[in-house]
Amino acid sequence: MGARGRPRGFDRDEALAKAVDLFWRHGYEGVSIADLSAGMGIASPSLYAAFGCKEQLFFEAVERFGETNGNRMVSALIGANTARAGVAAMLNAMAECVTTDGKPTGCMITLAATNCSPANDRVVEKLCENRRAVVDALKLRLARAVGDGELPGTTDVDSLATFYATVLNGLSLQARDGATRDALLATVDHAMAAFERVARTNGAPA
Amino acid sequence: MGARGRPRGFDRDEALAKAVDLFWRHGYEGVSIADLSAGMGIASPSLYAAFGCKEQLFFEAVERFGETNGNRMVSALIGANTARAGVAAMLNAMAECVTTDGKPTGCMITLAATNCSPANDRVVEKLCENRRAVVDALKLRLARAVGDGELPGTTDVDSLATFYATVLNGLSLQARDGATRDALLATVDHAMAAFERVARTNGAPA
DNA sequence: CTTTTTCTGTATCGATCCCTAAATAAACCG
DNA sequence: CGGTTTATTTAGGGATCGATACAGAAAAAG
Repeated sequence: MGARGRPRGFDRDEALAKAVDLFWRHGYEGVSIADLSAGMGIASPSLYAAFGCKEQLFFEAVERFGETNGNRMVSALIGANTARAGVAAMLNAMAECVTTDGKPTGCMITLAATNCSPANDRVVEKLCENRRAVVDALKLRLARAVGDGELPGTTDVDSLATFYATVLNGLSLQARDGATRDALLATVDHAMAAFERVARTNGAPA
Repeated sequence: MGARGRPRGFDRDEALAKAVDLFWRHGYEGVSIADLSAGMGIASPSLYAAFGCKEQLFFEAVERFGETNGNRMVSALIGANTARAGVAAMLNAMAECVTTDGKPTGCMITLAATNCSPANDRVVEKLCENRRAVVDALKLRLARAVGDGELPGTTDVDSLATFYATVLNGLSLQARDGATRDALLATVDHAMAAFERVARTNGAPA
């Protein structure tokens, strides 16, 4: 029942981590199998034997990215005591993630498949699902805030969630354009004005 | 001095317009010469004779996109009587542009080269310059608002400009993910809360 | 007319794309 | 040891990439 046949000559986890870095840095279509083969340190037949095809490798890379980076945003959102603190923590976590030295700038989920040939629309759709999950988490948390009285009952939860998704994803574009971490953190602070204005609209406690 | 030799058998402007549509819809690397040739209705030698190479055609397409779409945003920003109205008009113009039936969703300047292979970094840089010009226009307008007394003298013009650039570009990502025009217009309204909060910080008139 | 110039259509070019067949190497089991 | 299983190496296949060579066609110039 133990490992049969010739053992794998490379560390699958390390190879996947390198693939994440490449896809994150250059996007799905910006990375070729030759790039992956060179970066992961394995020949293409080993790559295909271990990961299937380019698309499957990318899907695994997306999952790994979530475990090591992406999920932190939603965790920050859910982990805070108030929706306001949660949203701020999520945005700040993203601002820091996309401007961390040694990591590619920008978020892989946001940027890795924004412009693709129609042949790869499954890849586009996969990332879109991931982003939709973030929006859903935002809506859920904001709706709870309405129930808790943190936000007034008249709050348009959907539009507020869309606004924060816009900022969340926009941070990646600004990071790619060279925005510094401080500039993005200040951007997040500006974004929180919307929350405060909504909270103030009717008879909601501060 | 008149037209010598065999006359061109297609309308250069119409062909360029079709190229704009393709690059806009699928991005620089998402469109092949074969796609362009088919879409523009001309064989590839005619394409190369008229436009140079793929990169030069893209640059012309970017310029045309600005004339027919992109410049409207900055015009809206500059044309208004107040900075607040200008920023709102710019964001609203973008929200409408990226959700117009018959046009590709999202802004070409924002999305057409977000993930590229390193071989095409000149294309990436070109679009980045265009986006920087928008941020500069924002900073200029906000600085004037400080001079006019519309915003307090303590205003951090750069961070406020970065915030609105974040929203402006983020709108394209949301549009790609299926956000409706109404959702984006509501998003713009939320974004204006930041302006109002800054205007209210110190002794500035409403 | 002939010559010159420019564009068009066919038929590619070499490079690169993603992927795989075939032979070899390294582990297991008996 | 031989036999089985799995991974690696080498080499390359079919398709597509961006870009062109070449010959023919359509205009102006002489």
